[in-house]
Amino acid sequence: MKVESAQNPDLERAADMIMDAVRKRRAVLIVGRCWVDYLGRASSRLGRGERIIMIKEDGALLIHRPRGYEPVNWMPGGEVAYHVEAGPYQSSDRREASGCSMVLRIKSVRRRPRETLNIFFDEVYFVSVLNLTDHGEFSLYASEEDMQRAILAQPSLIEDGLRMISYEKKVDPGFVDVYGIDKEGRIVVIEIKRRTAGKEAALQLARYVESIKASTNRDVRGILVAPGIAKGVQRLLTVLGLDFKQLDPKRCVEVIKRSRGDDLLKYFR
Amino acid sequence: MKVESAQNPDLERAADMIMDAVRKRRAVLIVGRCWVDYLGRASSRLGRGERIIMIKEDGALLIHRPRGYEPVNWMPGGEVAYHVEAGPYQSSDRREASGCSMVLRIKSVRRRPRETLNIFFDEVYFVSVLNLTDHGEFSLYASEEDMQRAILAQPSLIEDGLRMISYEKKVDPGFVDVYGIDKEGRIVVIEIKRRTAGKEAALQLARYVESIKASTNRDVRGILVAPGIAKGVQRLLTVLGLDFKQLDPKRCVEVIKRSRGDDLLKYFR
DNA sequence: TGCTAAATCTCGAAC
DNA sequence: GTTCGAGGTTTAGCA
Repeated sequence: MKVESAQNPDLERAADMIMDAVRKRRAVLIVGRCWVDYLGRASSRLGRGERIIMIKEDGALLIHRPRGYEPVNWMPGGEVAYHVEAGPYQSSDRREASGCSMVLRIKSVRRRPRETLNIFFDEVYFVSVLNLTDHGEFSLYASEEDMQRAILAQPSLIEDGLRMISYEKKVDPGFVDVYGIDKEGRIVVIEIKRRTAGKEAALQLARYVESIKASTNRDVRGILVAPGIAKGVQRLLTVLGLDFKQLDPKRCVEVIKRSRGDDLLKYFR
Repeated sequence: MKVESAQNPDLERAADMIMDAVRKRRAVLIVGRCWVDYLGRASSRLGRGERIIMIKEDGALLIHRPRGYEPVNWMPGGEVAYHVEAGPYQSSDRREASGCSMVLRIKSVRRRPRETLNIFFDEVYFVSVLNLTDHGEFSLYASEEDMQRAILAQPSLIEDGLRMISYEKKVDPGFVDVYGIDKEGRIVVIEIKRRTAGKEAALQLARYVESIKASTNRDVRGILVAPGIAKGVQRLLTVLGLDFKQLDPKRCVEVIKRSRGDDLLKYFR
């Protein structure tokens, strides 16, 4: 069975299912009325309400409210210890449980950083223990690295006559994404941004260029490569003596994938 | 009913439940075997596998693999449009569905930024439609703002004789967290970090101090306040002529909460 | 609406 | 182990 569920289990039954699932390293879904305390890198308190709790095979825990992308409380997976128990209400369960005599407690602890998450339920509407198999491959395209690869494979994306020399070369202030030699023989430093570049990108590139200039007698140019630049950044680039080259990440994907004839786009419209 | 579930529903039934839930703005949990395409700020592809899908009341969608804190694919809540349907396998459903003739499709689209998420199921193990009520209050303590408040309430946390003047005063390069006058009458600029401060914090503070110095004839000191400093930052501070004051965010919480006699810590050990 | 800084950021890679 | 940087970052606070 992929899924073992219980509707409106009593708190002991829910505790048994959850404990068992955590021990067997199975994912669990819990829907119930709970309140939550967190202490670790910060501290937080969440009043009573109905939420979805997900515990994953590696111990990762997520508490989701009915709205929003982010969990309200969580515990990252890895070295996490769990204590699950149902028992009579205690003073340490906080004053949230008004009329209830029984409480289900899930305590999740990790060290380094030391963090503790306490969840208290007075109602559990639903528990589901999952036995999932997932070996699917995940690929993310059009990353900054893909843009690098595309430029190295086809430097004319930037300008004619450009020859690439290296990439991600370390220099004093940080990293140069790509650099090469232009048709005039000048060193070209390229800073790549996958998204609209802001002034930070321009300033970073300026630092790179200065750093290279300090170690050579040759002319050094800086080119900011991005799908676009934020307002006012062109002026900053001009002041700094830098160039901008518009380049779409999706075009880079096409350059990389062209040989495969892989038309990813046809699945969308 | 808080929860309406179906075990191993056929794909049409699952589609009906999900469509209905989305229309009624109810949260849904889906467990099934699926593959996923995303196109928007980047592009991604996820091969077939068993996962947990959560759609929330505001349209937020999360696809969780059996491990890890983060969803593998997602759609933030807000202005998201959904199309849900079950139907015969089509070529646009990609080659993942090997032996299956029917496919359940969930398509999620948002504009600005334009993003499309396509989920294809060939098996649905479980669907649950939730009717949740959650008005619980969430409080996060020991934020940077809490540290500000604590210092303003009790400047001796930094040093004796310090008087606070203002906080979050805007200056040229960004913001001053807090500033005041020390017992020698010098202006004191305080940069607060809730976590171990790195060199960026020191450099930012140096910029603040320079900015203040430029607009006054008085002596100006800079103090970096944080629970700790990263290795090598003390040397940088010395070079820059800045001070460091160790301050624990939890102590700030105590200062703020003291009057209430609120002992948050007793719930943990 | 757009930008900036913080996050219990998480995650992975490099040192 | 620690540090550093990227992320489909998200989110909140403002100009």
